[in-house]
Amino acid sequence: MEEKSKQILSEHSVSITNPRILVLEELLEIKSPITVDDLQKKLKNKVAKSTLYRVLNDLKNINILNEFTSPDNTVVVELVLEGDQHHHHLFCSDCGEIIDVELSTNFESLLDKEIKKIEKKFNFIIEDHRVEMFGQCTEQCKNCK
Amino acid sequence: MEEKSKQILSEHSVSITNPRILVLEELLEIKSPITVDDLQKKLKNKVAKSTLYRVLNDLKNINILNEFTSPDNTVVVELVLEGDQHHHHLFCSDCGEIIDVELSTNFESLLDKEIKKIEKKFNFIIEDHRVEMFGQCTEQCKNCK
DNA sequence: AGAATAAATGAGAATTATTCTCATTTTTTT
DNA sequence: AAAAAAATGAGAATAATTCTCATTTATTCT
Repeated sequence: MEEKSKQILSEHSVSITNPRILVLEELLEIKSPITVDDLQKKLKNKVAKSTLYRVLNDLKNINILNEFTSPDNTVVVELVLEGDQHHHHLFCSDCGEIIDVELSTNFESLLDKEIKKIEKKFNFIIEDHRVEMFGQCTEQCKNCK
Repeated sequence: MEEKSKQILSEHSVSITNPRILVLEELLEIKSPITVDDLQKKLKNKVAKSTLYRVLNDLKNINILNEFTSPDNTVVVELVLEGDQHHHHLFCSDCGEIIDVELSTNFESLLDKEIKKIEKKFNFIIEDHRVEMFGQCTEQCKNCK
């Protein structure tokens, strides 16, 4: 993972530093959305708080970090590398888990059509969209059991 | 609007107080999403900051306030009264405007079907969903001109 | 490789958004 | 109208994020 992290940084002409490698390694490892707070805990004593925020901003700037909020407005980040599948999110209000969800290609194309209509109607250029789903996991999920 | 506000509070068995009336009047008036900060400015000198947050929480508790975040993670609120049409949001990254958008009923029913698939696949009960769209208004919108 | 330059880091201070505390005021109940 | 309960205002406390600046690390230029 360290090699991969270095590669990512170099591909985006971002200088290769230890904190950046550590953050990337962690994000590559977990491979799913995580709150900044949880990420901070995982990197405890390895990366300063201020540096973590700076590194996250760096990753945002090179467009490989997706940032959004959970239903309780906590900031969540997730690494999105070029070539990664377009996906959406499912939030469990019981355990807080956030799951990556891919919708059918058929549905996505219908959504694109719907979005074209909205663009016309409101005279907008729409570059991106998100579908978020909220509910509860009924079975034991990672955190629930 | 004052009468309407009082009616809303009484219908939800929430005691009728001046700050609550003022906040509701303002939300009824603007009738579209607004950041807490902007709302605070509009109510300047009429409702204390701490009270505004409390009142917003009260409205959330009786399920007539929708709360979400803009792309820059600023908290946005919007009054949603029973009977109001289900809708989604379109965000302009130029001027920050947030527009209520209704999608076609046909599309919504396809989305519901897609969500049922997700429920099965992940063994979830999904209670709510949101479609968010991000882009720029190409014409003059409220704030742009 | 080594010196010079530029950029990034750590620690904590500053800032911002939100919640909390508590004495006072307002609303509701009786 | 009095008593009890609930809400408010002002500012303190807390939490999340950004900023500052002296030091360290990385990159560039011989």
